[in-house]
Order: sequence, then C-alpha cells, then structure tokens
Amino acid sequence: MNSIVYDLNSHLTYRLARLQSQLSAQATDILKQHTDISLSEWRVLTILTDPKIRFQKDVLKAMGLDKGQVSRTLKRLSDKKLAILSADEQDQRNRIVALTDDGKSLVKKMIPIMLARQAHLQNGFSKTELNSLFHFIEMLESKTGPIKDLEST
Amino acid sequence: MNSIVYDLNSHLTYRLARLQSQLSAQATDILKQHTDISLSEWRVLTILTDPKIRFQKDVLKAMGLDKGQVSRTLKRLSDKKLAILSADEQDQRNRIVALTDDGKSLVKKMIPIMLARQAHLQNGFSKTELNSLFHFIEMLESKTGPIKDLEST
DNA sequence: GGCAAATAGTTGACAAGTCAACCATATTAG
DNA sequence: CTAATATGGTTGACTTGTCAACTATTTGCC
Repeated sequence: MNSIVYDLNSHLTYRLARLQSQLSAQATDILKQHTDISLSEWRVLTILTDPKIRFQKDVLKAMGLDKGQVSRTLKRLSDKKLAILSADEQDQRNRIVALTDDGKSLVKKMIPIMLARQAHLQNGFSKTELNSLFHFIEMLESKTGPIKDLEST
Repeated sequence: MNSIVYDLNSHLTYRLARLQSQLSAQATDILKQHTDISLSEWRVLTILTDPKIRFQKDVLKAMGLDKGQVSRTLKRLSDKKLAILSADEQDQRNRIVALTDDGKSLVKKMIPIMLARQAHLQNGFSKTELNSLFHFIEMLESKTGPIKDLEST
C-alpha cells in the first residue's frame, strides 16, 4: 500500500520534453560542426529568408519567441554580419531586418545539411504517418493554454 | 529566382520545439498555482516515488538529465524539506535519496492534478492514436544520436 | 599493497530562456 | 492640440540548462 508510484515514462509531456532536448542537442551539434551559430540564431536566420518578414516584429510573430530573445538574437546576428538592422523612416518604432550577403550564403550552405537531417529523422515514416504526427502536434498545441477545472477530480 | 525560402513550420523539429515550450510553460503554471516547486523539481519528486530509485545516480539514469542539474535540484528539494539525502555506508560515493513525509504528501496532492492535465491533453485522441504517437516519439528518439554522411547530398 | 582507471557527486563558468520594467514613437479620443 | 493608450524594442535580473574541471571514493590489476 501507499504505493504512489508515478510512472514518468508513460507521460506524454515528459516523453516529448526528453525527445525535444535530444533533438535540439543534435541540431546544435550539427550547426557547431559547420558554423559558429547557435540553434536559435539559425532559426532566426531561416525566418529571414521569408520575403514577408520585413520588421523585427514580424520575426516575433512568426516564431512566438520572447521579445527580448529576438532582440538579442538579432543583435548577435548583426554583430556577426549575418543580418542587418535599419530604421524604418515611415515608423520610427520599427526596425527593418534583412540578411546580409554573408547571411544568405550561410543559409544557402546550411539548408541542404539541415534538410538532410530532417530527412534522416523522418526516414521510416510513411507520408500518412507524417501527416498524422503533424496532426497530433497541432491538436496538442491547441491545448496548451490555461486549463480550467483541473481539480474537479 | 534566388528564392531560398525555408519554411520552418513544415519542420518537424521546429514544431516539436514550439510545442514543447508551450507544454512546459503550461506545466510550470499549474505547479505555480498549487505549490512553489519548479517543473524539474516536480519531475525529480515523481521519480523518487519509484522504490527502485535509491541513489542519486538512479535519478540520473532514470531521467537522462545533467549530473549537475540533478545535484542542484536535489539540493533544492532537500532545502525545501521535500527530500532527504544521506550517506551510503557501503559505498561512500553514493548518496541515498528519499522523499520526506512532506515530499510524499506534496506528490500525493499534486498527482491527481497532473494526471487530470495529461487527460486533458490526451482528450480527443483514441487509444490507437495515442499508441502511434508514443511509437513516433520512440522512433524519433532512436535517431537523435550523431548523424554520419549528412553532406553527401 | 599500491597505482591506474572508473564511478559518484559538486562546483564554477557560461549560454539560453523567462519576466518585467522601461524608453521612444505612434495612434486615438476628447 | 494634447493627454492617455498602444506598439515596438531594449535592458537588467533571475532561472534553467549545459559543459567541463575537480574532489573523493572505490574497483581492478600487477
């Protein structure tokens, strides 16, 4: 009796957390082998390839990251001459963000590598399975808000 | 031309990362509403309910966390009187870890809440779907090691 | 027995993520 | 016009995560 064993391994959120930390370590390693940018820097760089992204606020919305995190990441990218930040004459609050040529060529160089990794990870999954996996992720994401009535057990 | 748009949203790893950060924020919120422990403290507490876990090293193996992180988390739990650390006379290197009564009752109090959350998240998934989701997670986890031949594109 | 290697844990340094206060500029409502 | 509000961004403080160096035991080998 008194056996309050709580099996973490059968918990979806715990398993996802563990998976995620392994995946991000893997991505970080790959980036380190080829460049000197971090994973979050890489993600911002790739966002910047989208022509719809013109201002810093667009990066923010597209990625759902923290304001401050975006601000500092862009600053680092700018220090590394991979991105350039400039003022918007129309609205002085906005900062225009863009890849430099260096930034573009780094992205171009890394894309095949990162795509190969995605392919490696998805290898063994059928098209249908992948679709349902994405579907699961969406379902879960839709439930990540605050929860009411948790204690009405 | 020159359109190197790289759609992050279709990337499994990016989607998982985003999902994960939302899930862990949700868990942290729930814990904060009821206790003053962090998510990693909660995870260690639950691990300690397993009678097979006797030493600090067992926690380490069971969770795949960083050594230092485990060491500090246990120290915090011990400061909060939720866990107790003691010496192993047989092998002085080992630290015996166990829940205190306070720790046990905290876990007992929180388990229904955390289980209700898992249920909330899994709501809408059939048994079969859940199984395949766990299967996907396992498949992916088996591919999180170093990758050879990434550049042979 | 004594020395190298392995194991368990601690600690410090540093990177990344989170939160909130703050500043500057624009918008809007009276 | 101007005062309140909203928006975009920066910064500092704090927490969490990651890595590596280090100490203390124990084990295994000669």
